[in-house]
Amino acid sequence: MDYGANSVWKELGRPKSLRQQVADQIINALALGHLKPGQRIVELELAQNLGISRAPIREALIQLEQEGLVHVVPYKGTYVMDLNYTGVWELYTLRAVLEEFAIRRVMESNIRDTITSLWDIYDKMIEVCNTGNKLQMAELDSKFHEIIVRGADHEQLYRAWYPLKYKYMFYTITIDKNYSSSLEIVVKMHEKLIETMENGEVEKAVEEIKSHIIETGKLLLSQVADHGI
Amino acid sequence: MDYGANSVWKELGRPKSLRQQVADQIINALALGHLKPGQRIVELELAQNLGISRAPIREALIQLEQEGLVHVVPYKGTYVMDLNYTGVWELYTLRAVLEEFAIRRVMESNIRDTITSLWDIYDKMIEVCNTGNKLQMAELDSKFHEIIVRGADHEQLYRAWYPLKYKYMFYTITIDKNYSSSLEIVVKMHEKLIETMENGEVEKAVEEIKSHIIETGKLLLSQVADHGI
DNA sequence: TCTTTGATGACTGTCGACAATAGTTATTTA
DNA sequence: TAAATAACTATTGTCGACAGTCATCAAAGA
Repeated sequence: MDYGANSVWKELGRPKSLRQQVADQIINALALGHLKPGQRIVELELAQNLGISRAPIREALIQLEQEGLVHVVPYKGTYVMDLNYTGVWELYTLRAVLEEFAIRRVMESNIRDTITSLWDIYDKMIEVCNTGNKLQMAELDSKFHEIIVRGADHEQLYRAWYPLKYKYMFYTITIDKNYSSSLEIVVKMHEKLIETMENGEVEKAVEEIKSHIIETGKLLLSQVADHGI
Repeated sequence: MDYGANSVWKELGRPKSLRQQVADQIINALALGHLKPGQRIVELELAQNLGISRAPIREALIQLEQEGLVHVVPYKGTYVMDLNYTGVWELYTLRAVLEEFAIRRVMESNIRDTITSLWDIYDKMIEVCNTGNKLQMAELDSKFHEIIVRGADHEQLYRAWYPLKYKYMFYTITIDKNYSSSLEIVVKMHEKLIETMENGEVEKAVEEIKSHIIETGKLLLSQVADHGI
């Protein structure tokens, strides 16, 4: 794989630790599908590609391990996370639980700003929908849900949800070969959800976001059944 | 604070990385209340206390940061997590959500083994209840709930729940001055919950575990109101 | 042929030293 | 005196080197 030699150094004005820059790079490589599930990451190799020493690399990998994005085996090596069918499905069932909680809290309090932000994302989705760029759509979808979770104003919830974001984005990119075929449906689901929220229909909103998440998960996993994970 | 000089070296037969040993030590110190919220952790000091270099210390701290147990500020330092009233309350509301999901899954499938394990913990609780050892009771309580979450057989759920365990144990030890006064009540709640599970009453079990968690949280936070956090 | 043993190479784990940064105190300057 | 600036100190961030561990493969023995 190619991270681009020394690319971490661009725009190095403020003292952002190399560790964080490396972690961001790896997350990016993951989200863009430049790293494959189960693939080994060799510290020295990565360090040389980035033109830095191994210490910040190791620290970045440990950070990512806690987020579940890589798996560090003592004295053996670091591997890109590798979820099986069940593991991917878990991402969606857990998201359904967390986001149900999130949307209840949002609708109890913080609804105005949240809805404004959601419409913003929605507008961008409409644009991207035409281009058919599935990577951009995955990012927007992820942002959409992140807004809801952040809107819940519950730090522990956000911390629990956050790692799921990268994982499901990763698998969306990695697995889904025909995402474009369902872009319109997904956009419609989001539109409907915002409207329900605007109408203040809590229980309906809960059902919609849950079924939206579960449907998305099933859609993704149907690709697996067709093409293998 | 005193971690005991070179104490990480005892029983060093198998190649368990120093990083993990250090992380375990710190977690232990947290759970035992040897570290106070907001307290600074100086790498070199800790390294010298343990008789090792800073590298594994740093890596352990980064690992713990991702679990939310410490807060690493770039170029400034590492601080023991410091939750305010709201933050502690969040631990319990999120736990209620996660453990509701967990218990539903347990009761759908894995109930036999889980209940056996729960009764085991319950028996130990009875014993400890008489001694009034609040640290042991907090550990047993934590184990009790961990069994339920693990019984759900849902790795992503467990990963989301796991960091909460240390946090609420930490604050239980740190905050609660009169835990012993309510030991019996807590034990009774657990007994009732197991019986409900045995009877297969899903919705009742859900309500019980939710109210059990929420009540425990309220109880803890009432101490805060009295004595400050 | 199959297992065991022992070298070899590649990689991870740990270390001590140095560089970079933030906070503090001392010094200059108006 | 008070503000700005310049050392100084404590601590974190990064580096290169070395030690420890694992996997591989060849040689030896059954």
